[in-house]
Amino acid sequence: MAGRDHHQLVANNENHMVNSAFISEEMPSSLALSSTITATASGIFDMISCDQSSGGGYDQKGSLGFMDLLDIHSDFGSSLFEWHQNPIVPQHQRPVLPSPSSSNVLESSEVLNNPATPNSSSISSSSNEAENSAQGNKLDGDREEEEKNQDKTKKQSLKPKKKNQKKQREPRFAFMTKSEVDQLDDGYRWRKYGQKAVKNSPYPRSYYRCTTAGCGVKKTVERSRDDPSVVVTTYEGQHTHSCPITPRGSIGILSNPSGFGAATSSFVVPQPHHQCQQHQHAFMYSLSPSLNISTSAGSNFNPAPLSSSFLQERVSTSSPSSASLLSDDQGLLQDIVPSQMRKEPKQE
DNA sequence: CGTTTTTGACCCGCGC
DNA sequence: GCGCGGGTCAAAAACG
Repeated sequence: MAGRDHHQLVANNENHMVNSAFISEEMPSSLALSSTITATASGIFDMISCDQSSGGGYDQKGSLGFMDLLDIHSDFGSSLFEWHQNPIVPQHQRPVLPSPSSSNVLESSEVLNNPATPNSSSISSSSNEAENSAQGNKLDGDREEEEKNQDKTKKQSLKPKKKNQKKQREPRFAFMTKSEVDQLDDGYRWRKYGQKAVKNSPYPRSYYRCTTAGCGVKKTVERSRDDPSVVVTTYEGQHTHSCPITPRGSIGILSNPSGFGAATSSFVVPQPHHQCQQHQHAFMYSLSPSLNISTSAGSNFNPAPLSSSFLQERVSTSSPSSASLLSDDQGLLQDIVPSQMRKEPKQE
C-alpha cells in the first residue's frame, strides 16, 4: 500500500461525465423527499472547476486530503443553500474547493436504527440527527465513552442491553470513490476490526475504527458490486481529535474539534493531511482531464435535508430512482467515471 | 515486542 | 420464534 492508493473522486456533472453519488443511509426515504437543488449541482461543479483551474486551495497546501475534500463536501451540505442561491460564485474566488464532492457521497444516518418513517424521516431524522450532532460535540467525549461502555457491557455481559434503548448510532455519511485500494487515506489512523461478506456482493465489507484513544469513529469500506473499481466508504461518528497526522485546517472550512460533525456548519471532516497529498493527486487528475468530481454533501450531521436533496438530485440525474441509491448503489456507480487512481500508502 | 490484520463466533435488529 | 444479514469481539497470526 504504500504509496499508492489511487483514489479518484468521481463526480458527476451534467456537462461532464462525472457522476457522483451520495448515499445516505440516514435518510433513505428522505432522499426522495427533499426538495431539489439543481442549481447546486452546477454551482458545485463550478467550484470544482474553478479550483482546478485556478489551482485553488488545493494547491496551496499542496495537499488536500481526502477528508479535506470531504470537508468541502460537508461544506456543501451546509452551504448548499447558499450555493444554490448563488450558484455562481466566481470560482476563482472561492477558496473552498469542491471536494469530495466528487466522490459519491452517501449520506446516511441511522437509518438502520431509525427506521424512519417515510415522511418524517427526513425531518425527524434530521432533527434527531441535529440533536445528536448538537449534542454530539458536547457529548463527544462522554458519549463516546458511554457508547464504549455500552458496547463493552453489551459484549461482556451480553445482555445488559435494554431492548428499548436502541443503541444510537452516530451520523454517518458515505461516499464513493474510484480507487484501487479499499482504504482511503484520510489522515486518520484506522484499525480494522472486522470484515464481513456482504449479501449480494462478491466483495466483503471491512470495518475500521479510529485508533485514537477516545475516538469512536468508525468506517466501513466495501467495493461496489457493480463496479469493482469503486469503493464505498462510510464514516460513522465524529472524531474527537484532530487529524493525527497533520492537524491543519483544511481549506477553508475548519472543523471543530470533533471533526466532522459540526452540526451546524458543515460537517467538517477532520483534516487529513498527509494522505491528502496523495489524494490530491488523484483528485487533481480527475479534475483536469475529465473533471470528475461530484459531490454530494450530506450530512446527517446537519441539515441534512439539503444534502440529501442534493444528493438525490445528483443521483437522480444518473439514475431514475435516487431512493434506490441508498440501498442499491447501482445508480451511483453507474455515474462514476474512471479516472486515475492512486495508491496511497496505507494510512493505517 | 507492540501494533495491526485476519477470521470465526457471537450478538442484535428486523422481517417473515 | 426463526432465520437472515449486519456489526462487533477477540484470539491468533502477521507484520514492522
